[in-house]
Amino acid sequence: MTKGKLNGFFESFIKKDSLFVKKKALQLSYTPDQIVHRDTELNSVATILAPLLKMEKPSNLFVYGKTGTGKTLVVRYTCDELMVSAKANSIPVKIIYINCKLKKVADTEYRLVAQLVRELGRDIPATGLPTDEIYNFFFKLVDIKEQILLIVLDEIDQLIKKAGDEILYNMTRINSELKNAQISIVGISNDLLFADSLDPRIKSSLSEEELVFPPYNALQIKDILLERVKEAFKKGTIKPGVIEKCSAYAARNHGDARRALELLRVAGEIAERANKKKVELSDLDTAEEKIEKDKIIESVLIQPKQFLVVLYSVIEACADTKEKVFTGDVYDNYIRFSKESGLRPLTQRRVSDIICELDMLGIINAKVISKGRHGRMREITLSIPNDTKKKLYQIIKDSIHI
DNA sequence: CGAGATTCATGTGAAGTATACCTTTAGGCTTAA
DNA sequence: AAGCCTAAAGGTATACTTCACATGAATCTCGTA
Repeated sequence: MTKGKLNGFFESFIKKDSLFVKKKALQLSYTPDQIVHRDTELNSVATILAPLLKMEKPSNLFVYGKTGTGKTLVVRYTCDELMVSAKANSIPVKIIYINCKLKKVADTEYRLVAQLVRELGRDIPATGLPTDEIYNFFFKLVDIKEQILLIVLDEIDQLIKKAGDEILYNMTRINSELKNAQISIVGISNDLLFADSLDPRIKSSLSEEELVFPPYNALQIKDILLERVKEAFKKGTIKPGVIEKCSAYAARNHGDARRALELLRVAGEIAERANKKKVELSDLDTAEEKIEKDKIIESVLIQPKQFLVVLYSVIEACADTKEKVFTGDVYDNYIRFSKESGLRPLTQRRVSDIICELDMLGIINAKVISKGRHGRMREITLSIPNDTKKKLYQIIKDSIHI
């Protein structure tokens, strides 16, 4: 390649002035200084957790609400503020935030406790130790001094679904074995019905306090967007109507503010890349598609190879017979493809489980049906748009070398 | 014609296996007194 | 003799396999109207 071929591109990239001032403000992890329309919730959480500052154990708290209703934001914000106060008055408080959804981080009991120990500043191997040994590490680290530990478990429903509710039982029991320190748990769940599936004993001890976050309405989302746009974008880079459309769209989607923010950010990026001076309405539509597609593709590509081959087989089978396919067809395809790509074929039993997990990820839709004399099987449909499907097909094809 | 038996193709639970990784421990080697 | 390194022993978590049994409606069977 000729040297300097891209130089011009980079130069103009630097010179090109951005639509954004502070893109960070639109990112999900960003905690703004001002939280709008969540005053009551903020107050409740603060009231419940405040005893922390007097070295009393706060009640365990359970927070419910659909995605993008500000649960994580409010809890994190409160925790940050608490830490500031605690530090100022040198109160021994430690807050650990863990997102249980992240695969390979906290989706089993062992991994969760290991992660807790890591947060306390000690490295723990990913495998090889007995689980109760890990608990011991945890005890020792927590109990070395008098302190209060607040454990925030985000998306806790995912963890319980995968690993059972014994974890929570153990967690609530820990306190009685600690001499110096005390532990409180804050659980955050997207699933409103989650608590019903818990063992009543666990439920009562874990959710001493409960808080439900209602969805935002369109007006509220608009306010939130305005607040963030002020920080993130340069003045006058948003055409009138864009924010309104964005918030209306999000309000339709169960008041999901997270989506609205993402939509706006991606729309901004698209406009910027197209060298536009302003974000237009049409950018929103493009952004919506792109987000949808990216989200699916991203969630698929972090899966293990075997999952990809199974999914590939599903797509292939769908292409043949249109729409509905059954386990048998998929498995036949799977055997073929796994051989072609040099992977050791898994048994039908395992593939069955993988199909089930793909279903849980929302990429496919698998329903067990009985066809009478013709047996029982899963009826599988792809739950992704057509062009996403094609792109995904291509990407998987490349990544598993078929 | 209809109630009950049969059947198919796979779902599903339990238990076992393979793999990768961990700590402990004992033995051998090196080093320094 | 003390200290360090290494390899074996004994243990665990996780992903997967094997085995065995469960499912549930279309289909078959057969007694009855």
